[in-house]
Amino acid sequence: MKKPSKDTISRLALYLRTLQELSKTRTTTTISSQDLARELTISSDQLRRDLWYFGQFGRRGVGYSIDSLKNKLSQILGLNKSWNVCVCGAGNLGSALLTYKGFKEQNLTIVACFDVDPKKFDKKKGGVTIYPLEDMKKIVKSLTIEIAIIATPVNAAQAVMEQLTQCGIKAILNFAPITLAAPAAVKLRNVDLSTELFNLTYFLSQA
Amino acid sequence: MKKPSKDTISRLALYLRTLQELSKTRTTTTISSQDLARELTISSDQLRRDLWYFGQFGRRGVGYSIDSLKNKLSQILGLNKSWNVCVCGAGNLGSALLTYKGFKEQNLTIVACFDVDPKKFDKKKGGVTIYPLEDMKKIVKSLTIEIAIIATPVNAAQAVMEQLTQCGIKAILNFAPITLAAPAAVKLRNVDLSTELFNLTYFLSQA
DNA sequence: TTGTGTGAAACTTTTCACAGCC
DNA sequence: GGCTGTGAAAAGTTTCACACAA
Repeated sequence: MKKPSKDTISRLALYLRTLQELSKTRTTTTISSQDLARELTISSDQLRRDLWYFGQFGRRGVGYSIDSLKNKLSQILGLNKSWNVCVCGAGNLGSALLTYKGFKEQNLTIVACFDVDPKKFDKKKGGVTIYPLEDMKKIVKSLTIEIAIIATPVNAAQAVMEQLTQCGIKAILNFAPITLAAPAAVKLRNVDLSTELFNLTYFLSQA
Repeated sequence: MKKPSKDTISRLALYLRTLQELSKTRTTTTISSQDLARELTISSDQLRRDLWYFGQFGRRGVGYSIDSLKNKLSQILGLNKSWNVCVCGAGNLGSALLTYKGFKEQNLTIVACFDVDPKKFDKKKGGVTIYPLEDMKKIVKSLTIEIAIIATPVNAAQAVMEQLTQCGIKAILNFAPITLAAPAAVKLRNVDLSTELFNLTYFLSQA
């Protein structure tokens, strides 16, 4: 069996989100690949191919059971267990993440925030305590944190990333607009707001 | 000549960001595709191929002039002119975006914010005035806004998107975790924080 | 008849490899 | 010798199309 691409995994996450949304309003308990794909403006072929990497979840002539597909996708994405997340950087973006709804219902819980500013220590934002960076190792261990979000200024990001990996963190979501050098064993994903906007300015100047 | 993929455009944005960073510290005025690619942990082949779609910018045996490549990339991405951006939704995420540094130096300026909450009207955040949604058409026209960011709750996002397109907005960056239905002439990009994290939980459960 | 699962074809993107200029 | 620009090969992804199960 071949292994799925990064894009396939991103789409699985979208399928799950859409199913969760649909199951609130839908009366039927099943859905066809075509109906689900239409919600996402992709082809039903692609949806079926994405699922194909992981097994057979539907019934010919019928479609997919919404509940069972939701469960299966959750399991594939590792969401059948809960994950503790920390945020590094309690600035505007970091603070917004601390109060962001919609993580918790996905089995993702932000349990700690780290910052360098002593004025913020032991304060809470969105119910999450802000700790000094020095306490990272201790807190990561005691709260069993496995995922980190970097929301620091650019100049601090690389050092924070190294500190995180020394604490044994294997998965990092980076919002700082800089290319970080991470060990191969660490999964690093980047979200760069300027870069996202550049795709739009490119499009606008073409048209 | 063939046309570049979406991924190529995203990488061009990264090349530009990296060159801007490098030009602060570098003493040489030129850089080879290999040196620049190493910064981004991609292959030099890919970098050269990405540029190939747009012309010939380097000199054999020498490399690329950092300044001239920066200029050329800016031009390709449409950043040789400045763009006015609005943010819809003055919640935590929206507010963080209003104060986000690093747009301005890229010729992107957030010039307005829209919200439904009358308590916020006419207040300023990060130097940006918050207007009622009803004033969108007027403000978009008078401030010549061409790009919008949606940072509203899920249930408001589709309506706001429609209002934006009615105002003539052709490029939208959406942070609400929902698949929006946009007219074909509108370029819509999505940033979904949960989905980004799901890629990480998938990776962690594989390992 | 409906709609999945999946080989095979078509298309896209990346990598290879090298001619040609500095 | 160093490094770009670019055809051609390789690898990867999407779409087609249809056998087969409900």
